Amino acid sequence: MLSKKTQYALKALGYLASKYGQGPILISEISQTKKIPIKFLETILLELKTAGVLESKKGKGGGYYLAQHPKKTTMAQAIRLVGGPIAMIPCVSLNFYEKCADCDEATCGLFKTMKATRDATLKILEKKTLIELMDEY
Amino acid sequence: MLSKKTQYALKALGYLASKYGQGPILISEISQTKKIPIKFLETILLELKTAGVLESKKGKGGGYYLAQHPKKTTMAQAIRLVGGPIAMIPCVSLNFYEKCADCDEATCGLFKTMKATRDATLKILEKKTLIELMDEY
DNA sequence: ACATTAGTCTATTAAGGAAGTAGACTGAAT
DNA sequence: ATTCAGTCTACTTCCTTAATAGACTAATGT
Repeated sequence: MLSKKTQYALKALGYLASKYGQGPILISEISQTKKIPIKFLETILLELKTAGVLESKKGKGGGYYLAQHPKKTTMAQAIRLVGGPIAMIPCVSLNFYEKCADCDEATCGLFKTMKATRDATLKILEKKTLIELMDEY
Repeated sequence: MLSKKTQYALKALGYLASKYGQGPILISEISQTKKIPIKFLETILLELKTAGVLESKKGKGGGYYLAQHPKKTTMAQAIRLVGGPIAMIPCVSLNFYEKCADCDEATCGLFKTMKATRDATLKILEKKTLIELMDEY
């Protein structure tokens, strides 16, 4: 399960994708449209900015906007940025790898299965971009 | 990410699968072999028994064993029993469905993507059984 | 220059779940 | 009767998630 934070981040990114090229979008506008607690959303957007996915402008006429075209950011990247691992178990994670305490990866049955699952998931999430995250209307 | 509890459960099931047909296996044996805190393991095994996956025998010569042949239990079933949802987001979960607060599933971009991911994951987890969970040796 | 707007930073907190522990109880075998 | 081994009840500790408050900083328009 993705955390609320990750879900909020994805929704916000989808919204900003749909507004791409239209200048800065207010936090409050995203908050209201997507029903995300504004203070919580602030920290999330800031994090996405630090990660380089978003850029911002302060003051009047300010707001947040995508740093690059929505098709350039994949779902896999977006999830990892705020939500951490995509894999179901640390020892098969590409970006958040941690060795299992006890088991030997060469023989561990759980390892093999989880790896297969991860591959299937990644195959999708690395193909989908923020374009697909936009709502239809 | 699967919880420790779920990981322990899967490891224990894999071990019991490898001992299938050999009578009851001691909790302490599973605990030692798989490096799982014994008291925590107790509660997990009990839960699996209540769910019907395991059976047990008390007293001398007692222990836990699979209720049916390992090929009869899929990974998807096992994970759901102790770990809850497999989907990344509640609104695309088959067994733990919850409606999104705000979004319309017909138009939500996140919904579509997450559904595709869930399908890919399930396709694997419903094919794999406890047989694949056994360690090679 | 100054007021307003809007993002940035620090800090704190409430709630809940994950992980693990302790000890008494019950049923089965010899 | 004794021992073995699972069962049950009740905690405790810790960490993460989710959220809030309020002061600070930068940009804009007049």
